[in-house]
Parts: sequence; C-alpha cells; structure tokens
Amino acid sequence: MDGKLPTLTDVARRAGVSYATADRVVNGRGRVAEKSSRRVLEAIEALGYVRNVAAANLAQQRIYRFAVILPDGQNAFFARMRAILAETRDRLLPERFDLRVDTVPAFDSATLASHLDGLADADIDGVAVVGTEGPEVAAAAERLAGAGVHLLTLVSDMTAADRAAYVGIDNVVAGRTAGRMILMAHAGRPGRVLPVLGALSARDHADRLSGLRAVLADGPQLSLAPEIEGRDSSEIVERKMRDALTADPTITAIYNAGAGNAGLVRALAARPADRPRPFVVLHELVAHTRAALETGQIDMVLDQRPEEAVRRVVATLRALADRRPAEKLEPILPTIFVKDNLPPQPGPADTGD
Amino acid sequence: MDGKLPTLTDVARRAGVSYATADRVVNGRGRVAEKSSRRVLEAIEALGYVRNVAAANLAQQRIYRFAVILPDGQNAFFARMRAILAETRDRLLPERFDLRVDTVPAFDSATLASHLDGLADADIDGVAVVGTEGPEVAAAAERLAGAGVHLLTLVSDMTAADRAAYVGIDNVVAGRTAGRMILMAHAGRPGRVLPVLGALSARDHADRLSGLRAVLADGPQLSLAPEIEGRDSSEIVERKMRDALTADPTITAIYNAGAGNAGLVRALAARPADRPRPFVVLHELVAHTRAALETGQIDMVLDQRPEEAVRRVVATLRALADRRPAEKLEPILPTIFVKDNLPPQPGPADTGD
DNA sequence: TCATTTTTGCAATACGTCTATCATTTTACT
DNA sequence: AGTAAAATGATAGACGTATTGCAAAAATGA
Repeated sequence: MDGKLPTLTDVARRAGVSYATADRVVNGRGRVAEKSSRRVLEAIEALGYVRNVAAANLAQQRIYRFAVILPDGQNAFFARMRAILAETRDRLLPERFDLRVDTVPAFDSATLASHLDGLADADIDGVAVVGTEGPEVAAAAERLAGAGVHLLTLVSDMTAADRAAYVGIDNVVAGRTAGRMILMAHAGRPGRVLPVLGALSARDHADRLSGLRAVLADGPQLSLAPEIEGRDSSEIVERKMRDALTADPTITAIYNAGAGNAGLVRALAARPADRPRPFVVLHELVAHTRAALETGQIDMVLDQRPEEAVRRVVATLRALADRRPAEKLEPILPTIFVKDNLPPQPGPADTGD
Repeated sequence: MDGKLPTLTDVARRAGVSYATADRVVNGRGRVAEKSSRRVLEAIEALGYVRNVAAANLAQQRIYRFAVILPDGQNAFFARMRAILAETRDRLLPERFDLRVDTVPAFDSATLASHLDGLADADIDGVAVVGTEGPEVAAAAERLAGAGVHLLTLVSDMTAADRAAYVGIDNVVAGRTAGRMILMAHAGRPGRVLPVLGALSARDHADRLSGLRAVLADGPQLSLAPEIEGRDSSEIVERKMRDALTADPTITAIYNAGAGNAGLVRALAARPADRPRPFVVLHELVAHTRAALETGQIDMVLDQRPEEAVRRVVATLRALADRRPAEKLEPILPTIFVKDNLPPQPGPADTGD
C-alpha cells in the first residue's frame, strides 16, 4: 500500500498490449481477440487494478438523473419522506446527481401514467414511484422500460408492472411481527384483537392483515374481531373505532395496518374509564404517533424507515444506470418503537454515505 | 436541468475575476480582497455552482486511507462485523478507499495502544477502534490526534479518550427496550427477572443492565434476581444459569446483556420439564441466536446492526478527512428480532450506497 | 509621489479515463 | 497467394479541478 494505484496504462503495459486494447477489454467494446482479452484480465488481476470512477465520471460528464414520484396530500409519512429526499438531494449534488421529486394526486392512476410518460422524454435515467395499480400505469411503465428508463416501486409495490425492483418493507412480515407482539402481550391469556386498515383493496394493508392472522393462529386463546375499514381517515377511524369499542367490550388489542391514527387515539381516550386500555400497535413514527407512545396511550409503532428506503432507491438506480449488477434487495426491516427507544428528533435520522 | 452544470470557470467569468481568484475563494487560500470574495460567492449562488468532486478527487489523487481495529477471537458478532467490512472494502475500492481491517488481542490495552502508535506513522486519515479503557490507549489516542489522524470509537465507547465520535448503539436504551418487552410479556402479572452479563466492569453491559432496571421500576410486580457474570463464555454462562434456575424456580424472564448465549440456551433446555420456559431476550443476531429464535427456545434478539455501524464509520471518517462537518451521529437503533421477522440470510444484509 | 505590500491575472501541467480516428498488422477464407 | 475481415496500435483532445510560479496591477502608507 505504498504510493499510487495502477492505471489502465499500467495494465496495458503489463499485458503487452496497447492502451486501446486494454480499454476495449475493460469496457467491453468487442473486437478483441480472445488471447489479448485473457492477457489483459490476467494483468488486471495481477496488478489489482480497479477502475477510477472519479476519472471515468469526469471523462464521461456523467450526470445521474433520477426522479421520485410521491402522492400529494398532507399525509405525515410522505411529508417525512419528502424531507428526507430533499436532504438527500442536497447531499448528492456535488457528486453530479440530479434527483427530482415530483408530486401527483394520490390514487389517480391516469395522472400518474401521463406523468410517467412525460419522464420518458426528459432524458431521465431512473424513476422510483409509489406503486398504484391500474392498467394505464402498467402500460406507462412498459413505455418507460422501452425508453431505457429504469423503474423502481417504492413503499408500495405494483403487480403487473415492469419494475426492476421493489424497495420497501415486506408487509406480510410486518403484520406477523405485530401479531407476535400482541401474542406476547397477552402472555397466554385469552383476548380479542381488533384489526383496522385503510381499505381491503389496498395491497399493503391486506398483506399486513394476513400476516397478523397467520401468527395469531399460534395462539388459539386469541380471537379476531371483524376488521374496521377506516379509509386512512382520522374521522372515519375515530367514529368506527368508538362504535366497535362500545359494541364489543372484550377487545384487548388493536392493530392498525393503515393510517388515521390520530382518530384512533381519540377514540381510545373516549373509552369508559373503568375499561383497561387495549394493547395497541400502529404503523409509522410521525409526530402524533410518537406523542401517543410517549404519553403511554399506545404501546408500539412499526416504522418502515423511509431513510433506508431512500438510500436504497438511490443506490439501486445508480447501479442500474451504471449497468452494474444491482445489489440484492432484501425487504427493509421495520423498526419497532416503544416508548423507551424513541430517537431524539421527530423522525429517526439515519446517516448516508 | 438541460445541458451541463456550471464550472468554476463560469463562476469566475460571471464574477468578473480570473479563475485563480475564484479558486482562491472556494478553497480558502486567503489573499483575496473582501470585494472579490463577495462577488465570487454571489456568482456561485446565482449559477448554482457545485464543486465537481470527481474532478477534484482526480486532480488531487485523493485516496482515503482508513483503518478499523477489531478484537480477535472467535466471537460470532465480530466475525460478522469482519465480513461486512470485507464486503465494504471491495465495494469502495473503485472510489479510491483504502480500508484496512486490523486485529488485536481482546481486552489488551497495551497492545492496542502500540498498534495505534503504528498507525500514526502509516499515513492514515482515520481510524475506528472498538473502545477499550486504559490510560495507555487514551495516551495513544491523543498522539493520533496530534498526528492529524481522526479517531472514532465503534460498538463500545471509551471515556477519556480524544475521539471524534462514537458509532454504535446507546446501550442504556437497549436495556430499556429489553425491559419494556419483558414488562409487556408479563401483562401485569408478577415475575422475577434474571439478568446476565459478561462482567460488571464492561461499560456496555453495565449500561444495558441499568436501562433494564430503570424500566422494570415501572412494573412493581416484577423483581430482579441477582445478576450472573458469565464472562461472555458459554461454559460459564451455562453452569451459572443452571445453578440459578435450580436455586430459584420463580424466574419468569431472562435478559442476557452479554455473550455466551449458546450456553444459556443449553441451560434452558435442561430445566425441569414441568417448569414453563421463561421469557428470554438476548443480544446480537448470529447463527445460534437465530436458530434459537426459530425453534422457539428464546423470544427476542436485539441486534446492533453492524452494517449500519460500518456505513456510518466510513461516512464519518470521510467527512472528517474532507474537513466537512460530520453529520450528526445519533446512536444506532437496535433492530428487534422475533421469530417472525428474521431476514432470509444468517445476518441481515443492508445495502449501502 | 514613490516605495511597499496586497491582490489579481495568466499560463501551464497534472490527474486517469473516455472517445474517436486512422494506419497498420494479423487472421481467416477462398 | 490473394483478398477481405478482424484485431491492434498510436495518438490526441476532452472532462473540471488543483496547484504553482511569476508578472502585472491595484491598494496602501509615508
């Protein structure tokens, strides 16, 4: 490890070929005899040559152009995601990343599709989109792929579409984890679990619920109440939750696979004073779920770590743009928050490198 | 975002000064009139200039030379850490990172100190070391700082030393989290918690234990058994654990803040058949803790995410080497594993970018 | 105003890779 | 052997920044 690292010129000299030939080999331009190719590869091996990406990027005037498309609205989770993206954008500017963040109306697959079409002409290398089902979107995704633009799904996957990878948590696993925690919290005693979700048609919510069910089968002393569909709206969740708690006084645990948690907490606070509070598991650490944890109104929050998701989006899109093999993308593991391991700030801030 | 980004030449032209003057401003070389400096900064602002790090690194032939020092031994956790470091090293090679991983005898502060002294002469930019207390180490750390080498502590902090940052989990929080889980698993019923640690003199273990104690105070129905000192050895842990379980049949939960988990599981398996298994919380997801989770011999594993630690070490050392402000380093949040959210492979593999 | 100091401009070289062109050599095939 | 095709060599400019030495200009002070 003394002085300097070998350059491609060193490799060429050692292989007994010209720089041009060595370059043809390492950049796979073809038109190289098998014998020369082998000698170059041997020289690379022997010298421990590694391509200098700084020099390469400079020579190519490489600019990575990526876009992330998020649904609009006042959703606290996506607000957090947006903040993380803004920070990531600034951090990556000096390395010639052009990371734009676009917003489209939520659940509007037609608008999303036309927005994707717009990106195909914008000289973009890769796109990450929060998956929305729909034939228009699938068709737009296919057109994108045709235009050489790489596509990832973020947070929520979509089925048919031609996406390179999904970046997000495994929602079945998340539901199973919630179920395991609820099971533990009953310590073998009987109980009744009330599931809440946004809509049964939302894939991620349905997955979480099925994970919950699978694990609760381990504890026959636990029964499941009929699920509440809250449309991710605080008002609807609050009203339906009040009704459910009144109708069924035996409920010992609540799992909300969706949003609308502010209403859930309000309904809980309004329960009869003599009734013990059920064990409550929610998703996403944002201002109000954090507050509810701190004050002991709920017990646990599963957080899908948007920082990690953003980091993986950038890493994966970059790998795809470089035609490198993208790293294996295992699902992100949700972080489990209780009142005792809350990070200093509203949301956890991971570092990136 | 059409064509190309502004260069420092563009900035100079716009500011009405020469390239040399603009360069003096951005690189703080002094000898620039206040007026010129202001005009350059305005031009930078107006054009949105960002320094091209690829070009800069190329021109400077920058090589980041970092070293990580790990304790030797067959410890499964550090074996995992070593594997992650090896992978990180390969991944960073093309970006001109020279990341070496050294091994020193565990708990041998004299050898560690002399090893650190060796690094001071090795033209190294930064070092991360698993903290070991001791005046020799503190003195060596000071000499390192004097030689302009940045020092981080990793996994385990050390008190007096002159380190730039600590990268690792907050062990008090980890203990509190374990305590909260144990509390939940008792669901209000009485119980007795048996704490295990390597040694009371180990700072991280002691911190975890104090966190546990703090939270268990919330549940007056839970009492604490006298802690076992297992020296992180499976044999010692097994023997003492057998004795403790025999002596005190009322134990309902076990928390091992240290290592030696293989012995712990063996002792558990040897308990009288009629005795219900206590609720068990351990640290670090490695092959045998994972297996014990899967087979239902234990309930929960707190993992300190060595991948994240390695990523932060690299990011922080790089920032320090570049004389950039290092990002705020919040403690790493341990991941909570139960049998339902285990990653596909032996250890969780996060991606880095 | 003159001497001195400070500030600025100019020019050149280097970093390692990419890209392209053109001439030359080697190989393959009839 | 002769021709076509394939492979190789030589070379040069570009990318944006760092770094340096030296000359020229401007500001400062007496």
